Amino acid sequence: MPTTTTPSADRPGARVLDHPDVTAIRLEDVLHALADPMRLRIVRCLAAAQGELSCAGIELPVSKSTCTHHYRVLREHGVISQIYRGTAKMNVLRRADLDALFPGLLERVLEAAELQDGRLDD
Amino acid sequence: MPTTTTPSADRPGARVLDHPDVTAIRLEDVLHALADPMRLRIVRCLAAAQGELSCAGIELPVSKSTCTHHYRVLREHGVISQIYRGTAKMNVLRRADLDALFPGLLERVLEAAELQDGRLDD
DNA sequence: GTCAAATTACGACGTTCCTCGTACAATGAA
DNA sequence: TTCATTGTACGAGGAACGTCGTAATTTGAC
Repeated sequence: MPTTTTPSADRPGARVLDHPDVTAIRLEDVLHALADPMRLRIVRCLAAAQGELSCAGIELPVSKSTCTHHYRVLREHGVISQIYRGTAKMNVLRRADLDALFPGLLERVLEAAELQDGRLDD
Repeated sequence: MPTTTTPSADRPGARVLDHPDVTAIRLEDVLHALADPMRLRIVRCLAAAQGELSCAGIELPVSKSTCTHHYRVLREHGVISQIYRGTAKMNVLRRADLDALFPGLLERVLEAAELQDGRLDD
């Protein structure tokens, strides 16, 4: 019988992933997670999607193993949560948790990213 | 005759440091700069100081060379500006520049750091 | 001119990071 | 069962990072 954790898997027997408890999320880690271009891109997509997105659902100019790596960093640092759904792995932003810990921070980062985009490609 | 740059040095002949132009400051770099505990500490001190502070004015549990390193990262990534004043080197947050590029971001980070502090040492 | 204070330059060391390719595992559909 | 899809594990390479100590530099004061 499988161990179940927080982001309750769809169906019993499903593979389950470790997520840091809300109280274990640290600001430095979140900033570090967001500081990478690929990861920031993922976070922006998830924010725009207003829901869950599979890993394959976000196009990135890096190999699959590298994608896996970045998603894991985001999860382990408390920025996203992931659950398996069939052969896919779905990703969601931990907006509520992040907002509770660092009010407004994520929103500002997303906004800043938008602004920078507009600024850079004129 | 000396080359002068943006943060005009106190007196002619003073050593001058390179600072990125406002338009060259990138979000990922700023986040990366803030993601290090020592650097976040420096930034918080500067924010609290409401003005300039010498490098020696901020106590850090690392060697002097490491301090130099961190201040340089902050400057090169556009977070602070530095000028020499006598034998000291003064540091100031580039609040206006950062706010113009990424409205509210710095404030939220500082606030988040405060909140986390309160939360961690109960 | 000498001296102390503040900071840097340089080189080094070990760690973490981002990236990849290949081989493997889990799932659902035919 | 077989197969295609999706993602992982593992190992590796190279770059960047955080840290240090020592020697050198700049400056202001004596």
